[in-house]
Amino acid sequence: MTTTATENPHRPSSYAPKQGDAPGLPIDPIAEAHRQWIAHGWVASADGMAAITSLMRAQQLVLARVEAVLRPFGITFARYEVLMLIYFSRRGSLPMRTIGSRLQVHQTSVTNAVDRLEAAGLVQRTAHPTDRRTTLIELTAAGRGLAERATEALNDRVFEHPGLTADAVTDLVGTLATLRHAAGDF
Amino acid sequence: MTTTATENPHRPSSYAPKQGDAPGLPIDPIAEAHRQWIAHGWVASADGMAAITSLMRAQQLVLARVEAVLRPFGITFARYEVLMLIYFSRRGSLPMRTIGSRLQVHQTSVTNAVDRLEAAGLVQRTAHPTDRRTTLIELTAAGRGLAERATEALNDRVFEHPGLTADAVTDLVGTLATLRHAAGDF
DNA sequence: CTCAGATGGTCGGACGTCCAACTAACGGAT
DNA sequence: ATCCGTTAGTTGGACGTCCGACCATCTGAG
Repeated sequence: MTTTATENPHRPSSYAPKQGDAPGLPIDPIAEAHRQWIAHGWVASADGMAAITSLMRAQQLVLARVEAVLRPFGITFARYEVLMLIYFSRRGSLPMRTIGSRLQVHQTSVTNAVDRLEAAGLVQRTAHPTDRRTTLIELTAAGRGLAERATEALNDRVFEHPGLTADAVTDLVGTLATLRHAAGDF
Repeated sequence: MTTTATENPHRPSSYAPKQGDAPGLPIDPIAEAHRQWIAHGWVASADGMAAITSLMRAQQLVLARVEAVLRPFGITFARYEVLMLIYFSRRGSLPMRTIGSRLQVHQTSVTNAVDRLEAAGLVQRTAHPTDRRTTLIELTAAGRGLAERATEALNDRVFEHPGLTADAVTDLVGTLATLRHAAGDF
């Protein structure tokens, strides 16, 4: 058929080795979008578009990798972050709203995560000694143990080999900190 | 833009936060987590942890900025990406499967997005001329117009001012491309 | 030609996120 | 002492993502 234009450039073959030259060389969809932006005269925004789109896609792929490691522990990355935040807290407990502001997520997301962590017996809601509005979250013994084992797994299988050189990692952290600061984080 | 140490990589602006006792305000939660990682002896994974956590948070903040611009148009970023993919296609239409693989999202996510776009009258499902399994998606006139207006808004209000220097943007795109490639994108 | 496996799409469910609206409690002002 | 604005947390709904399961169709082997 003559109707095979942009149709078929993708055949990643999940667990095939990615080194070596594929017959039809794969296209990076973001590089392609960047070309289109230029071609349409949107020159001033082409780089920014590429950066932001890259950020979205990279996050999605990295998150999938993290979730795969966490799955055997029965938690997600969102819940892992809550666990670690409490794990590191000086008093061993944190109010809901503090968790939300540290993680930069909506209060209702914290309620959701804590509901599931509590149902799994990993954290416990307790009363604030002086402010009856406030709910303090603390780890159970099971929660503390799981936090440590999950961290070990994540360190071994993701954080130690993020897929970048050490310099690139350091640069990335700095650049993203600038971006986060501009967007209102910390 | 290179940040050398692992301790205090960034002090970008002279913004003076109120140095008060309010819980968790002036400090960067990721820098704090990095400190904790070191303190617990997880030295080899501290930088990777910071990089990946930064990626998650930055994506979330940037996405919120993008969605805010898109909201008046009645679409989300996911649907915008679908629109633009078809907009740039040579024949003006793409199969569902191709959309999914280009955007690196699950088939069901494409079904979801196309359902909503079709309900809004922005795209149209049409039959593939030879393969009856395949559904082709094409833009309506309204969809094409909205894609152009939304792109103009995004270019003006986000992509032209991503919150980074031009050099940092270029660096970021390259670094994230490495990351994406390592994670199986393109 | 027939049939088994591969491929394209959809459906229902689980999860995390946000928003709007609500209840409960704190705290300052009158 | 009461009132009212603010704050902490929850509920219900919308949306995007993934997964498992399912049906329809295509393709290749016999």
